[in-house]
Amino acid sequence: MSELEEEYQLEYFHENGFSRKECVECGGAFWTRDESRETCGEPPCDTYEFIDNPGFDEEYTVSEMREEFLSFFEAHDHERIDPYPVAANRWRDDVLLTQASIYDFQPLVTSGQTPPPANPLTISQPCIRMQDIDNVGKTGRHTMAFEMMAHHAFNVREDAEAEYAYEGEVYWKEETVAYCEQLLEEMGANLEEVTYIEDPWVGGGNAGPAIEVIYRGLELATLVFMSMEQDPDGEYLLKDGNRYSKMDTYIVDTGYGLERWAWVSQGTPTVYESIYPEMIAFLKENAGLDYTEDEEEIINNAARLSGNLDIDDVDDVEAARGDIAAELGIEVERLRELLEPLEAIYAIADHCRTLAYMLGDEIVPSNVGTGYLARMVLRRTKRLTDTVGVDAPLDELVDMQAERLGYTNRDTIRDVVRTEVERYRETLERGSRRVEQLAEEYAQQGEPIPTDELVELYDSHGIQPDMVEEIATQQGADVVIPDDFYSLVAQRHSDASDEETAESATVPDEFEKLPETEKLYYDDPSRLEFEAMVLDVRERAEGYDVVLDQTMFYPEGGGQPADNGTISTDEGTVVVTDVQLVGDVIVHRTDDNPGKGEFARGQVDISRRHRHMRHHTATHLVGYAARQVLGDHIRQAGAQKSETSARLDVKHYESISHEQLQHIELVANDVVMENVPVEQEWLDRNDAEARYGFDIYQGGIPEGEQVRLIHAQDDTQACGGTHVLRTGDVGAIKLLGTERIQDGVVRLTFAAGDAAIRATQHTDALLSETAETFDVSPEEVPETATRFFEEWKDRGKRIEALKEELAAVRASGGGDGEEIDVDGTTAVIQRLDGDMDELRATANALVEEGNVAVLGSGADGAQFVVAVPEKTALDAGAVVGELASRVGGGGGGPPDFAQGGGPDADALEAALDDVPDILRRVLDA
RNA sequence: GGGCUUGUAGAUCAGCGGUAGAUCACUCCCUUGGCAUGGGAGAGGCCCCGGGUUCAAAUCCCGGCAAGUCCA
Repeated sequence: MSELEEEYQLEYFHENGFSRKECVECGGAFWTRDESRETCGEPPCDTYEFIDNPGFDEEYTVSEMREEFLSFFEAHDHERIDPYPVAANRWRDDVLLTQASIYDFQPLVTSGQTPPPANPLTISQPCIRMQDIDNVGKTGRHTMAFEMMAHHAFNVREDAEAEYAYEGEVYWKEETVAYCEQLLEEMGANLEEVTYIEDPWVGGGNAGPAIEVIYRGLELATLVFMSMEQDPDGEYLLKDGNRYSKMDTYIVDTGYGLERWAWVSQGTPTVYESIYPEMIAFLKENAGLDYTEDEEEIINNAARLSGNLDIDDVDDVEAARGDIAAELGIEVERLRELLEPLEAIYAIADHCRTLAYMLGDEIVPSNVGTGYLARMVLRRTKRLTDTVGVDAPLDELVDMQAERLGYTNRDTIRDVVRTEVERYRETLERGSRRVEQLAEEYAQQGEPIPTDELVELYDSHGIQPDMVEEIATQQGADVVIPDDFYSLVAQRHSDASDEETAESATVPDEFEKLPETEKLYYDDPSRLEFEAMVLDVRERAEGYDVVLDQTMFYPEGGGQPADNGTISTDEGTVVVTDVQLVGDVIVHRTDDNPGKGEFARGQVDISRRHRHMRHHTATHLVGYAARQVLGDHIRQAGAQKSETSARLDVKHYESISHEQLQHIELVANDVVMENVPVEQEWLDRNDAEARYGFDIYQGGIPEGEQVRLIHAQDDTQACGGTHVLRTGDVGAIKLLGTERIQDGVVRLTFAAGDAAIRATQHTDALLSETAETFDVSPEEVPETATRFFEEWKDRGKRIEALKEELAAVRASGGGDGEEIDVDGTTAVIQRLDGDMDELRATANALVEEGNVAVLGSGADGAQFVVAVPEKTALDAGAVVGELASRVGGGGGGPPDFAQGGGPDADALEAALDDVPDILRRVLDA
């Protein structure tokens, strides 16, 4: 039925008495040894047959099972490979987390650009799939963290071998299925019960035939034969609606679920009990979950029943709950009561394992990237432990898993969990204060809290709607959480339409046919003169692009700017202003045409290059020092060098203090003073990774089979930049400052060599200038500044007080103000050219004595204050409005105290003269 | 990488164009044998920073800094 049907006609099946059948339930094609079999074996067509009925000869824990698997394939000529980090963004930038073993080899190995670390190989790769997060604990079989055991073989068609980094065929479908059967047989599985379902695989632009291996209702493995790529003209139309064609490479990509193999060997009611039985026991006891024998039986039966149902997500669980309760002859509510705490405990165990993997691989919780995912999981776990009543600290729970998984950085993990829990506590505290306030407000109005507010609380303040409900209920406010709450949140985000970022203009491939430029700058970075042939010259809008057969000019890359300099021929000298790497060709931008085919001498601008080299080496040293001071999780998030300074962005979970900054500076300069050699080394990529780990890719992941490593002291990084020969050549490193770029990323700015001296001189100058202004020595500046600031504040207060006094004197002394009678009250009309504060104070003092005050000032434009005692029915605002309009401005305020003004100070006197009229008019109005 | 929210007294927050406020904490006085407490008085603010709009900005607009949060 599938396009790939013939792909499944394996000799192995035919020789071993298999027959191909179509499932009477779902219609899917499958292979089986059992002549009488009619169904494919996978739920819902069949049911779980292994619960309380283990499928293998012996029971295995996950670590025993992992060892069985790996040693089986080792015994069959596969090399065992250490697992990669779960943070897949360490070696690829298209995904955040490792979700399958093949992720380890994408994209460079699968595309054939880089050889695999071994061929064939076997591995047990920890994976995290966040998609399943809601199902965990509830379905009995979903986990967020799991290990994908696998064996891989990388093959290439013989006629195309030359273009790829591996050669020939290692093995393909026949052997893959044979290995699977052999392994199952060794474990003691009954091969009669195993079915192989034809299920073509499509994903990420690749595709191929694939086989699901089902045993007693459980999918134990998927055997994928990746051999096609998306191609609009391809001959195969696959299930995703796209066309595909065969590739030159074909890769065996298998996935054996470690946890499922352990599960089937143990036959426990859920997969969780077979993965971490001791943790579940601990959590149950800690949460005070204690079941009678009857209850225990209900739980086990419910697990068995739900295993037999087609449950793929939480909604199904809820729907199935009623059926299960009915079958067990108990109330749904009773069942829910029994199961929910247990489900939470399963989820906690799984989430803690997920966190152990993430934090163990040095992911730092933050609000971006993998850090955000870690934070999400942690907070979710914390909520679960709180609701189910587990009172053990979260760091202890995560540590239990970290210990089981053999991580050595357990102290750091606990530290990170503790600070993160504390952070969450603060967020919740802030949040609940906010909710309480809102709830009170809406409770008073007798209205429910609107959905807008709920979305706002969640989106901007991280408060879950159910938490709002809990708090609001206490305050007597109603809350209705809409079913589509999370899609409302999503809507809020999609409003700002995702603009397509224009791809950077692709460089014309006109240089493609030119030979690779020989890079002389790696040979001896101190040499700056060279000879070369001018291979090609292109005229550009501004200047010329020049290609040489070899060059010492460093092209922009790795955060290091391009070299400048000159290229000379017998005809003359041209100036190089920019250098770029286009494919394998280095292109020099010049101000004039040196002449194609000419023999040329290149001269690199020495001081510019040297500054770049010092800053580049300094960047490595600062990164190294930051790692020493702040912890092993420090990882580069970006870097940029220039002649005068450099900056290094690193991942860190808090702002860097001034003390830490100084400490980093000292450590970095220690390495400078030790004057150790800075060595470069070209190494096979897989060797480099094996020896130094993925941390060498601080500045990004280079292409190619070989990587260039830069060693300085204990620091090793893959780097294409130019470096000084010894750390002492950096001269000195001055850290200029630190700022937080975003949560989880801190920027360190620094200068090296003469730039460091200049930077120091600059701050020195600032200090002496300040000292001069204060007329004190630099040592006394901080103290003096403090004193001045204090005195300045005191004087402000003193002036305030004096203005009050002055106002009182003015008001009581009669002054030179004009007094008229308005409706039985005395109105004082006076001009005093003070600021607004004085006017206000004087007006207040006049009102104190029972007078109406109409004051004008010409100190800054024209300003008025009108104040009226309580008993007088005169609208001060109206008076001020009238006055202000005469000086070209406006004004207003409460009826007893109004202020206003305008720019036209010349009209002030005339306006004041009219006050009696205005007062009478306003009073009559 | 993008969105949203918030920066006001030591702490928690109100005020949202028109005289900077509340509660707790703090200081002093009174009540008491002492404590819990009660009564009274007081001190404490570059309203995050820099621009702009306005007669007038803590308040509105723009930029920066700092913090929080949701998403990819």
